[in-house]
Amino acid sequence: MDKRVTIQDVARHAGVSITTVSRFLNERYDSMSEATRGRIEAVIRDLGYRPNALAQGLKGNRTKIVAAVVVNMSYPFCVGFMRSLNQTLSPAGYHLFVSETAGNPDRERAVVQSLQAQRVDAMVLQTGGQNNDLLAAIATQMPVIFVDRKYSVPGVTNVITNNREASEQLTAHILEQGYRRVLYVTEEEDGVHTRKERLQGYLQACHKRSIKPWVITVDRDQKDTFDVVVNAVEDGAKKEPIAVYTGNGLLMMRLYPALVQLGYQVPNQLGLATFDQPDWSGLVQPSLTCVGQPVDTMGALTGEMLLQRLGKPDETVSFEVKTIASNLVFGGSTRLHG
Amino acid sequence: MDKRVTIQDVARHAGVSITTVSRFLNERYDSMSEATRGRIEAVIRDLGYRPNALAQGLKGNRTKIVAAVVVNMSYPFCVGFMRSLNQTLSPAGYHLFVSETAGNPDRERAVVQSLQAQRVDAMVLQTGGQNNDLLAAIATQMPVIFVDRKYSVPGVTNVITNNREASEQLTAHILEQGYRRVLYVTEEEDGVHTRKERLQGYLQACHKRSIKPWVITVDRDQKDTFDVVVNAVEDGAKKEPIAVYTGNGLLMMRLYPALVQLGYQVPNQLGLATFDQPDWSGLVQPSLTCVGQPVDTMGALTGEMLLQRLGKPDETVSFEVKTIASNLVFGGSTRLHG
DNA sequence: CTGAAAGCGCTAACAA
DNA sequence: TTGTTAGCGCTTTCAG
Repeated sequence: MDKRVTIQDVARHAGVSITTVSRFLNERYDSMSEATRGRIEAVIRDLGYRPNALAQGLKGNRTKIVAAVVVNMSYPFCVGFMRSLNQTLSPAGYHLFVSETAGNPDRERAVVQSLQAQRVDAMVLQTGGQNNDLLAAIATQMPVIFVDRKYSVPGVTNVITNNREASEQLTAHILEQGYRRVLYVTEEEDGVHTRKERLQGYLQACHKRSIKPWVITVDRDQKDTFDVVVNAVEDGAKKEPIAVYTGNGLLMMRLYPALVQLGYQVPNQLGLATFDQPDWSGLVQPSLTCVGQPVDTMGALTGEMLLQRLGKPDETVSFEVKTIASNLVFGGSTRLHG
Repeated sequence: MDKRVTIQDVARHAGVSITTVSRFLNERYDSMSEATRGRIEAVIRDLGYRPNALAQGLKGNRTKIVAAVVVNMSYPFCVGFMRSLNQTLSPAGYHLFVSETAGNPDRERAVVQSLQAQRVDAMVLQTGGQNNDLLAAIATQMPVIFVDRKYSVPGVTNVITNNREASEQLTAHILEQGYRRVLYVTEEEDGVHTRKERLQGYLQACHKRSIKPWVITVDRDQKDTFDVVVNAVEDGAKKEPIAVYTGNGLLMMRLYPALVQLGYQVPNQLGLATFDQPDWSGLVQPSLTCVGQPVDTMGALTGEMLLQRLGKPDETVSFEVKTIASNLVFGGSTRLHG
């Protein structure tokens, strides 16, 4: 492994002090002669010198690193969000750390502490809410933003989508099409804000129309819990058109083949809809009614807020919630005629 | 923003020197008394002290950061790979940087140089091959691994899949089913190793069976180039069963709705297959024949190789290629009977 | 216009 | 068993 070029080397080759080189690096060109500037420039190019970000960070107390902590980076929400976040941060010279928690509070805590040790400049988390004490403390040291899931923590800003309203609108849409009942499929709430909100939206829509709610909770790790749904649909759709609405795209992905297998006609006997907008929603026939989350906007907004706060480090944010509306996509899978 | 706790603070509160605290941090417990150890432990816990990774890195010349540079992190290949990579690196205390190049050589160069300045401990790249000079230089300073795309650069290891063989096998499979011709849809080669290899596999399979190759090149940024494919299929499938085989999953995703729209029966009049295994391949009817890339294995292998090399920094690797076999999935979309 | 020197938080000889 | 000291590569007063 080669030795790396340092500011010392540059200074020596250019015949100046390291101070002057440092000035050059920080673009204080007016406090040096043309000749000096040119010489340093040339030496840096020749030597392929790049200032050591560690040393700069240690001195300046910043790293130009922003950390994103998500449950699972393969979830479409996370991928899209991180991309968009990265695209707004990257031009400003920030690097993106990505870590996964798998929804495990202990892992989350360990990850966060490790990021703290790395002296990241800011954190963005899709948290489970079990480490809010720790995160509140961290929020006094750097900008912290929660995305997707909302928790009231002092100093932490939330960037979320209108889960409840969108869910209510989607449910309302389905019912207005004439489906007699809507089966809502969700996962154990477990303190996850989105699950609660989406369920409540569904319940509210049912309530307003005096429709009896019908909810089944599944566990993605237990295949047989999905069978319960399939059996329920098989019975329920016999006598009248019903619809199945899943609380997230992964559930629909798991459920879809089995539901289609039942042989009911979609959308005339069986309506289908899901929260999230899976990339395949337009590929199946008929296309799937769904709720597209504004991940790009959320990522961009998060990035912009961070850049702003990183620009003026001494501003404290007490508590703020940014809600961005989801986008309902009415596909053929809920187009009931008759 | 609060002041952060330093090793100084811990030393003062514990009534010892910072050296002793440092020893504690590095688990050299045998060179201190039980009492001291206990006291330091308590102080660290009380103060919520975490050692500054920047300072440690500056001293030790390592950052515990591995950088992944990909074309687009939303590509299924990248997501899966990065997850798997992260899962093997994370337990060893490594953090993952993620950057995108959008396939732009200049951006790639800028990103790589910036990562170099950040003093990452290793780089994993899905490169376009235009910065191999720079990367060769970097490979003398740290482990560098190319994934997905192969380039011969001294000191750089390649982790790839058997694109050519898999492509040939897939094409052979389709032809053996009895489709008279296979239309191969690809993108401009542009020096991208995978595109070349997959095409060659296709050509070879055709050649062996004396079938005239039929290739159309599309551009994902130009919608009308896809129309060319659709028109060709419309004509071609009139008289005899043909198949369409796309060089990657994104192409099939774009093409699929339009092809289905044509009204030909899949698989009897029109066969469909793609490289990559899109998450929706099992959701459409009939299920899509495809080539699953071993992204998990590739990520894990890459991570393990890195950990090994990071463990013993002075070993030089001349040039190595690890090829991992893809997994062919024969779905209903190419099941031609008759 | 330029440089010397202190120090960011930590590690590792070298002493005691 | 513990402490003193010299840096790692950089930025920033403060003095010329």
